[in-house]
Amino acid sequence: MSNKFYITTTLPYVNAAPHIGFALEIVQADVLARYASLRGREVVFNTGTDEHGLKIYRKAIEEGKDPQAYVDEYAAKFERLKNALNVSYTNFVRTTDPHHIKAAQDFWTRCEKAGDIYKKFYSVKYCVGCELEKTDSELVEGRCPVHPNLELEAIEEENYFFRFSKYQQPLLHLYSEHPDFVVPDYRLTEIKNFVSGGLQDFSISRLKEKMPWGIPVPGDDKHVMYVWFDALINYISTLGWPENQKKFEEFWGTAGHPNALQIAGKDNLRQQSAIWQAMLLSAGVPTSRQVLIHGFITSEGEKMSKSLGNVVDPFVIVDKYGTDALRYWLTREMPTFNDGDFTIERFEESYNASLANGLGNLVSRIMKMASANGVGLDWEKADEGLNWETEGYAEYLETAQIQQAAEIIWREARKADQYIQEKEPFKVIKTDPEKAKKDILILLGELWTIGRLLEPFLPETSARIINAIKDNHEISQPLFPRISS
RNA sequence: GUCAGGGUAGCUCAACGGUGGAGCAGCGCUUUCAUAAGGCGACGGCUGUGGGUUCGAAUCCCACCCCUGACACCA
Repeated sequence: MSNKFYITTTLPYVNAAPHIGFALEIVQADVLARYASLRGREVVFNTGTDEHGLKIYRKAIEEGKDPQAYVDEYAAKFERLKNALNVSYTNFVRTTDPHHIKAAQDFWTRCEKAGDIYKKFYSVKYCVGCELEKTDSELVEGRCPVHPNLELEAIEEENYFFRFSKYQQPLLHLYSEHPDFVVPDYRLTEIKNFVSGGLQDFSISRLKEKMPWGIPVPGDDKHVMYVWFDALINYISTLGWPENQKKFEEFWGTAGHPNALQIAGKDNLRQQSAIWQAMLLSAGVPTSRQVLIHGFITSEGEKMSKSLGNVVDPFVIVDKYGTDALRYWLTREMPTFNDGDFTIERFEESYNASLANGLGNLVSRIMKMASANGVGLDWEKADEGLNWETEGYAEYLETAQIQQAAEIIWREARKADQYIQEKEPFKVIKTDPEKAKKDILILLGELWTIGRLLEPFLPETSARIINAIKDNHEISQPLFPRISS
């Protein structure tokens, strides 16, 4: 295993406030990144913002702002997530960064040299009522759903196309060479089926006169790149590609030793595991090592939507319950790869059961017994007895089974509660203090393990536990105050 | 419509050919170190429906019903 660890989230598009779905993605990535770092690997953890394209351009114009000023505001909002969720990303790339723009143009030139970019007339459907171009998926029975009485017009436009079709076999080869290229496996099956069904070339540019908010196509000032062609390139531009080849290869990897881990939602499966990989192959850049696909968070059993009024705002949850409470829910309650449902009732229920009554209370009772009886752990040596393999914890995190790994920690906490009940050191201390102190020491060691294993998941809580053990003080403020209803 | 995944205790899920399990919630008993927390226990399921294979099926096969996702230019 390489000593360098690279993980990247997808870049959220900045036309709306940060969504809880993205909070899930970035927290999952954070758990894996923090774990890698704990185990001594050098980590690049990348995230950022996707800032080009028609939707942003329109929104900026609507608000009477310069597009750059508009995206500056939004990029700042996304950086607030770093504090709210306590995520440890090392790189924050904005697709309007000059270096990214240069890298995207360089990438384009390489694909062009490979013979994979060509010009073609392309017919777009246009609704005169909306004054907008429409894609097939937006149409209902071949008509604009807003103006079903109007005929759609066909507009011919010359665009640059990417020769995606050329990469059908190379992609299928990639998937069969690396059966864990996409995790979970049923997502790999899904993408295999898609690619096997045949690939069509697609448009990767827009006419500048219609939509100027994009990266200029090298050598043709009439076109800008279509937004996601440029956005995907952030995963490598963030590493200093193409200038900094050394750092790039260390973290991104090489053709023989791919090292890049990507994480994305199920709606991004195709972009990440097929389109982006084909682009890399075209430009002669190594492919990723693995793409992790997570599910969606529903709310009250429904898709979140403004009209239903069931949108869960991560900032609101954090303000009310705390950062680690949300991180707990996202990592232990939420299935790592499948959809999960959020309701405030169940959130509070699991908070009380596992954080207040479970973990928090356990820390209080052990620290009280330890400090009251002067039993301290030789913490400088405590890590020697720390077993990362506890119940498969390390194995789970190395295979991104985040929920399973979290489960181990709470199982250990339960065992500690049972141990207290069985040994009753609080009672035995009156009759056989030596024996009781021995048990309290064992409990402190177990609490140390719990605190350490907790670090990737709930970094702040982990630090509070570790510090309490180091200073041997009782817990004055509960780690997680119980929520009473 | 086609393809994929799924329908198991009130809820979230595990068992994937051999006597249906866990956590949470609710119920009973119980300890006092602790955040009125902890521990123990009982209750709780014709495993979507109907057939079939088998000594034996939640587990394999067929049909049907229901849910979810994908079926390309949405970022």
